[in-house]
Amino acid sequence: MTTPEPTPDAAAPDPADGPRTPKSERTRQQIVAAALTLFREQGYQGTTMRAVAASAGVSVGNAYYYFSSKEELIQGFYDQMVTDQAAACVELFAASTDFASRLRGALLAWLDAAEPYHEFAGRFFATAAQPDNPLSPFSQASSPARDASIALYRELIGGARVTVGDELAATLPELLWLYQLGVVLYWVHDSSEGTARTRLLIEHTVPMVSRLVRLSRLPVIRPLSRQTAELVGLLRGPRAG
Amino acid sequence: MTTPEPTPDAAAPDPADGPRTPKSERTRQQIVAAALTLFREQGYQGTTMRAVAASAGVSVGNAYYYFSSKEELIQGFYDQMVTDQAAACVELFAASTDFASRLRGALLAWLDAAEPYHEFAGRFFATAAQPDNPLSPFSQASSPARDASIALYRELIGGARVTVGDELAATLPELLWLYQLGVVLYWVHDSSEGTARTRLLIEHTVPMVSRLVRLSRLPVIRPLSRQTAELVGLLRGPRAG
DNA sequence: ACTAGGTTTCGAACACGTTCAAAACCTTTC
DNA sequence: GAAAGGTTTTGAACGTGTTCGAAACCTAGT
Repeated sequence: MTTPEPTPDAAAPDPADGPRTPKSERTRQQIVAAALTLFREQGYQGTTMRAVAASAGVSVGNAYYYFSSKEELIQGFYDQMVTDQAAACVELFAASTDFASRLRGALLAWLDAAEPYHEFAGRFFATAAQPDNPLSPFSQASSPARDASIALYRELIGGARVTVGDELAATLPELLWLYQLGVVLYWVHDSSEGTARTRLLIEHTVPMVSRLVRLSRLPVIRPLSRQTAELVGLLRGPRAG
Repeated sequence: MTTPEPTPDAAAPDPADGPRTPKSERTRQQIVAAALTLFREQGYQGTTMRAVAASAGVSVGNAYYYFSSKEELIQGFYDQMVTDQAAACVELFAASTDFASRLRGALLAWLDAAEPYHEFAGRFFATAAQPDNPLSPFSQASSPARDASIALYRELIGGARVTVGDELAATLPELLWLYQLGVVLYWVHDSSEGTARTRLLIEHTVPMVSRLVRLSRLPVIRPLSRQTAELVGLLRGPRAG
């Protein structure tokens, strides 16, 4: 891979990198816990940094010592999603080798993990959608989470009894991740009871995706598969000039 | 429809509805003009409401009398995009009946119209991505712009010499609009010289879309086409419970 | 001309995200 | 234990989006 990792700031005094002392780690946790609770109870906008700090028993300035902005407090939620989904998938992947079931399960697992935060997830993904924002799913900062997610999909495919065409094999995990991104985008806007519409979307699209994957080896479709793979490679990462 | 439209405030004294007096309309224009200029020069974040007001020669409070938030000042830009694109397409559609050319031209027209605002478009689309935001492309408030855009694509198809399968005919304009939304999303994140990567994306995907449309009538693909159309109908508008 | 009722304009005041210089605290070294 | 040097914590202060009550302005009716 030629990914131009730009030397990740070795000597940065950022307390976000790793826990220096146990105590500071505890403070950090208090703050993020207070924040997530308040976000759930009052929504993102309704929660002030003063309230977060007070609820965590620290000063405002201290909260900013650990998190450089209000938005950054959300990374905690973000990380949680990915790990929760992965955890749920371990069991799931052991239980079935059917591609569609695995895909469906993985998406539903994400949904379950995200449910409690639905209200403020809108605010989150919106700001995350900003190009320069470190929370953007495409950004350098969230590449660990992204890579983990893509790896999950690679495993999903690997353990399923489907034969993917050569052209698409390498790219499919990334494509499925993009597909998930689309589902999430829909979910964010979904205000139906129990996010029923998103579930509907999943129930309907999983078979379609599954069918597409199978079709991708068909002679008439093959050129499309190849072009798709090429494209993803070509455009990977719009932010890099 | 059971959409619980909460009686759209018939007697609302909102000056946004229509121009009451010529003078007030002039003031409104001054403000939006000043805002767009400053946005271009200083970026969105770099522009304060105080600066906008001062540059328009009015008070801060007055600016808020016309626009209920800083974000709302952006609707002007939004509207401009759609009309500019439509204008460019009149000529274009007269010139060619080839589906791919027309599609490519329409997308490039949008790109040209949007180019000067690329920097702050990120901020715009990000906040617009928020579910409850009136600037959201799915919201009630921007349904005129959306409908206009979809109509443009309907015309694009209508005047092209392609035969679209029955299952997809009614839904295709909406699908193309979604496709454009995807391109825009990519563009927003594209910081390459002259947004070259977005142009690359267009050059590569237009033939693919074109091919897909042609393939959609194939017996093996037909079920997929039908499912797609069904899905769009089923899920249209995630915000309505 | 004067008044009444609506529309438009004003700018001080407010709330909240964020910054910063100084203090408190902790660990290590002598 | 005292000093030195780093880490953590504090809260007052700042900038900016937004609100609000009051003033200025306009139009129509008498």
